[in-house]
Amino acid sequence: MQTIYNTLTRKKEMLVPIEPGKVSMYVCGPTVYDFFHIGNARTFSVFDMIFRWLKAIGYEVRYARNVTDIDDKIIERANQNGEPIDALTVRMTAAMHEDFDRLKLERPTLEPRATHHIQGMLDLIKVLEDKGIAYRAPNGDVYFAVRKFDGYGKLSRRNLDDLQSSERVVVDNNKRDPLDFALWKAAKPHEPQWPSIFGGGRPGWHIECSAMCKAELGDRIDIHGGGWDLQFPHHENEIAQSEGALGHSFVNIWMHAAFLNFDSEKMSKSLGNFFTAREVLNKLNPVRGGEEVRFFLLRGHYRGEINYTYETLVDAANSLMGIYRVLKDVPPEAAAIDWNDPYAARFRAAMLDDFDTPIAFAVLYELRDEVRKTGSGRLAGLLKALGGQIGLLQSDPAAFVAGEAAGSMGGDGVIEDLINDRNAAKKSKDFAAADAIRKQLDAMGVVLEDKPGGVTEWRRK
RNA sequence: GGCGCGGUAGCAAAGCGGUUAUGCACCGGAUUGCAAAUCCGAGUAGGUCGGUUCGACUCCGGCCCGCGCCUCCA
Repeated sequence: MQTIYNTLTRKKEMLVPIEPGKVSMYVCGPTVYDFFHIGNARTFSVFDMIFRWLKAIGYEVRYARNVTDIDDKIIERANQNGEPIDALTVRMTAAMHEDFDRLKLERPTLEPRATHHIQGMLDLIKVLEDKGIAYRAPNGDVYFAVRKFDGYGKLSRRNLDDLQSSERVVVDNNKRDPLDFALWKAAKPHEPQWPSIFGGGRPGWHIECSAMCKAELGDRIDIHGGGWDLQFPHHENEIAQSEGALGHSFVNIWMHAAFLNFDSEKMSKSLGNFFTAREVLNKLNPVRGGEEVRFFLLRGHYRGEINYTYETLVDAANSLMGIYRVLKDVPPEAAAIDWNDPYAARFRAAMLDDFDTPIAFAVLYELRDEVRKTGSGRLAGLLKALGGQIGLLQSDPAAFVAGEAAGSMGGDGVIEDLINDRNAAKKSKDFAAADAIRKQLDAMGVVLEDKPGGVTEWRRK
């Protein structure tokens, strides 16, 4: 039985799907105004791992990850760029898919776009207004009245009076309470707008997720996820909106992925201390980079912070390389996983315990040693298959180790020519010449490995 | 100020009241013309002060340090 830590109750709980055998999961996706950074990549990699694992243990998973394509930041950026909003969001959504593909993220089952769900948002707002939980303000905005919703603050454990006293709260005469938040923002010049019974305008950020979640997955879902920083106010507001309108709880388990830090500080756009995912990827070997980053992002537990540095990334890359080396030397046999196998059983137990990837990875390493020791194709197959349960180890091992796409091995033949020259020099015991060639290859980023039988293999550093 | 998270060996990272976590790096040895890869082996832990206990890295409390949310943020 799968257990999951629920942020709302702060306990590990059994996953008991609302519909037996089926799991619905909603994750707040990116706002497409710019490339996403490596910290964003962590959250999406974590939920991709969860998506795959839940499928691996037999659930039919409906995974919705939205695209926020209308928001203050998008409007601001489009104006800065002097480009239409649609052009910006289409461009950045395409870039997002490219980067997700490189990071080996599976496409979610559903990928709703906010602008395609405006009516659903308006319907929700109307229900809230009818119930007296939302109100129209003098400036044309529609606000959510936080004092009218009993459970406000239950996710992030805050109470309205503490929040009220925070110095960051700004008084706004349009709001009945300073903590009320916008559901619908009245139209302004140079901003996109949709007609509605509340007047022309656009949705607030929070209502977007409430509406998309309801439209795509229904009135009650099993898992709702996102980054740690979304707990307040975004998810708190989402709870208030959805539960306020529906009259019942709508999420069984709330999950939050911890931050990825840089220099021990949260990586964020506003701090400016970020690396975009593609920037990191572009620095790595094209054959290996995507999985190296994924491996790096998943080797720590999803609820613990991880620190991104070049060193920690290389560390992870080395570990991954060790596994691929074995898979190259011992061809994996394809077979269904025998979950009674001790390695498989331990891997599974770790994953079932709140997705404990550090333990699962440790099992993979031990299996790696076993495969190398025994040369067992069956165990190599198990190693590859277990990795595959969470989206790892599916590349061609020879290509991965060489750092060169299968088929283009050797490129223009220069490397092979040099290796042949070196082997000739070795044969005539001219070791100085042989070493000079190896040094030359090293400078080209190519490392040699002399195998038994006079065979020399090479790989990119 | 309110709420919350964390401090484990050089670095990374888990479980666990008593038995080697694990990985990377490093060191010694084997192998190699020399390397690389591989194999064998060694070492380095649990912020701090107390408490509970036969026994604590693991439970409880104080202190110190780091981080996050409280405004948009994965």
